[in-house]
Amino acid sequence: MSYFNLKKVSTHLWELPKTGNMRVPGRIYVNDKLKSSLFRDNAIDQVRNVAFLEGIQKYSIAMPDIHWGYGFPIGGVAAMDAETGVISPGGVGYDINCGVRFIRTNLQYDDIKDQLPNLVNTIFQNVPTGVGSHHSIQQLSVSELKQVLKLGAKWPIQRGYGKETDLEAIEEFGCLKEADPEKVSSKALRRGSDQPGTLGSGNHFIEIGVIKNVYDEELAQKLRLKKDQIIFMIHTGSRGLGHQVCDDYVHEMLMKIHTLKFELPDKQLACAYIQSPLGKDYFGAMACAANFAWANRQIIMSKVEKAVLQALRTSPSELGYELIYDVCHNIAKFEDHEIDGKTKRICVHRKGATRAFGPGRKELAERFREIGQPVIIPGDMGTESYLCIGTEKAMQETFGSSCHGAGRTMSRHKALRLTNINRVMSDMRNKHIFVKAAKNKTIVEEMSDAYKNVSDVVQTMHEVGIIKKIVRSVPLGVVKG
DNA sequence: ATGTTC
Repeated sequence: MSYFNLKKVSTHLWELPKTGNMRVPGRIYVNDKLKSSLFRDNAIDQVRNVAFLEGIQKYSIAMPDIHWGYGFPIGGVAAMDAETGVISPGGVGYDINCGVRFIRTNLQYDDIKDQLPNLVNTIFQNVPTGVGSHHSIQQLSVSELKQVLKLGAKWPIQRGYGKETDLEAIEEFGCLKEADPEKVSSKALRRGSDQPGTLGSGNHFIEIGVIKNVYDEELAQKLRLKKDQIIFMIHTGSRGLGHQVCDDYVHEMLMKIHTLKFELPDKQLACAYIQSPLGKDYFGAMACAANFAWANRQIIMSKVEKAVLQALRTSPSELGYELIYDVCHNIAKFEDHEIDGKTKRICVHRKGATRAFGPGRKELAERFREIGQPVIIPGDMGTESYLCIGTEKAMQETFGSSCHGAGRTMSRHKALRLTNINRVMSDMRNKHIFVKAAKNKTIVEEMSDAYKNVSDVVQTMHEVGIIKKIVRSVPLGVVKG
């Protein structure tokens, strides 16, 4: 059976056969409901193009939320041999370490249902949002900013934003130690100096949600989650600093594109050998941007807690505000994986894809080593989100990776053409979701209809066995940029 | 995603 040139491998898994200069086949996870959305853009061509890259292992992988991105598709995973392979800024994306954190509380829906506008407005007043948002904390000197880039989430914790144990619930404990601030341009540093603790724009958000369904009682209990509980999610990345790092290295690599010993099917796949000076410089700078993003989410999390305490006139012990997990979904990392029966060091590019490590991985903090890594998969601002857990199957099939969200199905431009602020706001009111944003335009661009159905995306990966669903939450209040 | 065209 085939669909266009895709061959069915098993339930929800399709293979793009290896042709021409592809080094490996493509593999696409998608269920029947989402299959047609695959052909709305040229993302499958991008899955094929990525397979041309030197050092790529096993497959060029695409998740069900795949859509077109710069060079590499968003919703893609590409693992390169750490010795012979290449690293590419396009395989990480412009928003380096864009990611999500999921926070539990002791609150029940009834505790806050009359306070929603107050809660959302107080958060909005305390966290700068929107393009160019700045001055959440004091402007940092170059040397202070370099400390942020070295320390990641630890930097704000040392200054009273959150607590030391938060680090155990962050991928890499909130810090890539390879970070080298000397590889970050002065322009990138300038853009980052006043942006720690700011939300940004686009699909970034702060959400107040309530847990509606529990799929796995035992795991939910271990994570201190239950039905009707109020949770918070924070989705943001490395702001102007990460964007500038990506821009700088895309240009640098384009200038040295002739030094590659193979032909690129697309200039947007500009890359460098991982072991070359340029490849190492990019990784050192990317790690800085990743650390900046973790510091950013840490500061915002703490500011949201303060806002909630203020709005509800409650105490920290009553609130029980605690980080469940923080995932990145735009990053490259060095990891050991079993390939053809041997353990091999690879550089895993996850772009619009979440790490989903199963039980036993040494990278996980002790409290997650037995159960596996929590995987946070938010929907669009009008729909549900899922907290899941990684599995052994993810380790075998996808280098320990899963989907990252709903995935756009419509361009921002098209969304603006098709609807308007009044219609989107009335849709949100009908769903009883209170929204506050820096700009109306962002709300229109982010309307639910511009996204795939996140439940279909998550269900695909759940049924394949790459992740296991734990709980589903729905939004009550949303802050956007 | 982004001082949304250095």
